[in-house]
Amino acid sequence: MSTPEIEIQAEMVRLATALHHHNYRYYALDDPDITDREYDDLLRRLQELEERYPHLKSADSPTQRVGVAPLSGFDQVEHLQPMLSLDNAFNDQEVAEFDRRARDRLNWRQPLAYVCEPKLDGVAVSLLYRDGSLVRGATRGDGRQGEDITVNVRTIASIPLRLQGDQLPRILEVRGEIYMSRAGFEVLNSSARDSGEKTFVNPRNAAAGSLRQLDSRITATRPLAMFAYGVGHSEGWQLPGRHFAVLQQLQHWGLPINPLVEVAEDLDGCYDYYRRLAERRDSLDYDIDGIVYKINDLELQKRLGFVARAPRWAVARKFPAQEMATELLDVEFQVGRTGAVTPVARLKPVFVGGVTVSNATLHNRDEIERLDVRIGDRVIVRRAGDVIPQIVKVVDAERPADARPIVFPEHCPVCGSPVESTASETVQRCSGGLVCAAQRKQALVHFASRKAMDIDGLGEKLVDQLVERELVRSVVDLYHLDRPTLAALDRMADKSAGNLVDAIAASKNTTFARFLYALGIREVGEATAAALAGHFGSLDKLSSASPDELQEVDDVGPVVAHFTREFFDSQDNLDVVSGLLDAGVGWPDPQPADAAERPLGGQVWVLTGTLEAMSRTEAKEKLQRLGAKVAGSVSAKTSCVVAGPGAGSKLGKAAELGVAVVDEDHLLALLKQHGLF
DNA sequence: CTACCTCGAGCTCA
DNA sequence: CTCGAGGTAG
Repeated sequence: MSTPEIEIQAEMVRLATALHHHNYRYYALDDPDITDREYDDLLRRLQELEERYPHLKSADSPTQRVGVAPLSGFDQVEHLQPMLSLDNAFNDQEVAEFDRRARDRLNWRQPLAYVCEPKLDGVAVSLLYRDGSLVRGATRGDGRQGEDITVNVRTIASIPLRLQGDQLPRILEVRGEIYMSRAGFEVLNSSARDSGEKTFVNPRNAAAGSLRQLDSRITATRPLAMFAYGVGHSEGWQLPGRHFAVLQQLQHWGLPINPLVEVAEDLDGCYDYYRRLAERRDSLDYDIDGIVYKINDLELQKRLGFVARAPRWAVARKFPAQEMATELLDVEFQVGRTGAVTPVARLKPVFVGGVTVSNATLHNRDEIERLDVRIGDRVIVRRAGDVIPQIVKVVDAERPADARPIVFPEHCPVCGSPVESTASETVQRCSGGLVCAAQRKQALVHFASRKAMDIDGLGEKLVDQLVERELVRSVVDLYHLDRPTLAALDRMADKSAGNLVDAIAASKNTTFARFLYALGIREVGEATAAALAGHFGSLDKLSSASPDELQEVDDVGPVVAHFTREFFDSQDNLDVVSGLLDAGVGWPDPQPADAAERPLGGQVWVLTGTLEAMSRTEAKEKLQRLGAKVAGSVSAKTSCVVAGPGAGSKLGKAAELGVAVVDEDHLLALLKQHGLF
């Protein structure tokens, strides 16, 4: 007779509790009370028991640190509270202005106290703890929705799987930054070099790349760490009155807090902190790109609230952007979708701000004159984080004798049409319009892009070929391409050609807003297109609207009205529009999303294997008409999998996740029921 | 903008 | 194995 399960379970709980505790001592307190060897022994013992008694394994077991079987993709998750970005300040004065605005708004005469902390250059993360257990980790995403990276986050040793202490909040959403230490980065890269694998270019990219692994067992081998810096949504605890006290509380629960965090009693303290940290920056074991100042008093934070995308109670003081000298090898002139001619500097590659810069925009003619830059010059290149690299100035003393002046072209480098400039703008434009191959290419790329007609598989390289071989002149021609024609292109064979033909056909079913955006009317972006489509409802009404009528739409001013009117006044454009409609491009009449019309609303379906009665594309369209989203891979979010003969791994994945699986007959019955078959 | 991960498909060579 | 495309992050 074996040991009663109840005793096994008791031992597993003891082991897990001990491991959580030792983790806490090690990572939160930096004061371990057992050796690494002893820790490993405990972990191994727990792993053995979990293997033998998998049903007794706890959801937040410390053994998950080694990773789990690969995912088929990351699910989207909604943040309990949006993850905002911060306003930037680049010098003391801008910090002072921030402080002034905050105090004016609060009517606050005394100095404000700020929590000062290093701004780590890593990847932002949201950690959700329910009753003390880590139940979810998510990336920032667009701030509202991010990706579910729970299994990867669980492998990060400094992130507690269970919070320590009693009286834990029912819900606690912790915000933090996941990063890779410089030492860890060096070790990782040198072992990658030894085994001939490719190395990462900087610690931030190494951290981001590690988190994007679908196989968390790989993530587990990466030296990642985290510092928590705040709380998003929380329930079931008494929030302290100061931000600094919140951080201390997080630390007591076992979350790692950066040891350099301090409270500054006033602005001078903030400036001082900045200078002290700037001095230590290079000797830290992690990259930072600035300081974050947060008003310490949470009541005041609450009163200040938020602007569109950032809190009014915090600001990021950025370190000066990094600069390096390099050589200007050449200047090329690129022509964009609207004909704008942009000079692009080709530089001798230089490593600055964590990446290799070999191109930089020179914006326009004025910028070239302002810099007085010549080809062959030694130039200073600046790059800060996500900021686009720029040429700051020329090193005059090092100008070579044979430096060549940059001649801004009078004629378009692509089509030879005259380049024109108008009084109202600094940019120069190619006047060729659709005569210009560069403008046509860009128009096609834009038309096919995801937010426009969403033609899967039609990228820049393919567009280049289509235009250069004169297979496509305007977007209308896309709809008359056939499989053999496409299959003759480079890197296209029968399979790809078929997929592209299907994707182009599928794009015919669109929405008015997407169609409008796809046309590429100047100044009409995604949001404006949606506003125009919503307001007018039909192409006829929109195309016949006067500028005044156009301006009745929210956020449409004289400029948008002018360009929209101008677009529909051109016979060439009207021909394109009618050509598209003739080719079968269309959209449903606007009607409120009626629940009865969307029986599969909110559901995610996946097609796998071969369908006999219709093509996959058709099935996809029909399911979408019923309101379902059709995804390419099975995840926990999947509502139903339609499996035809020859279905492969997706079926196994569905079984593993307990997702419903139906056959084609079932799908056909469903479609018949709604008159779609 | 640059870097990274993932996928499907084409190319190449055994 | 390599390429192109699509997607994500800062």
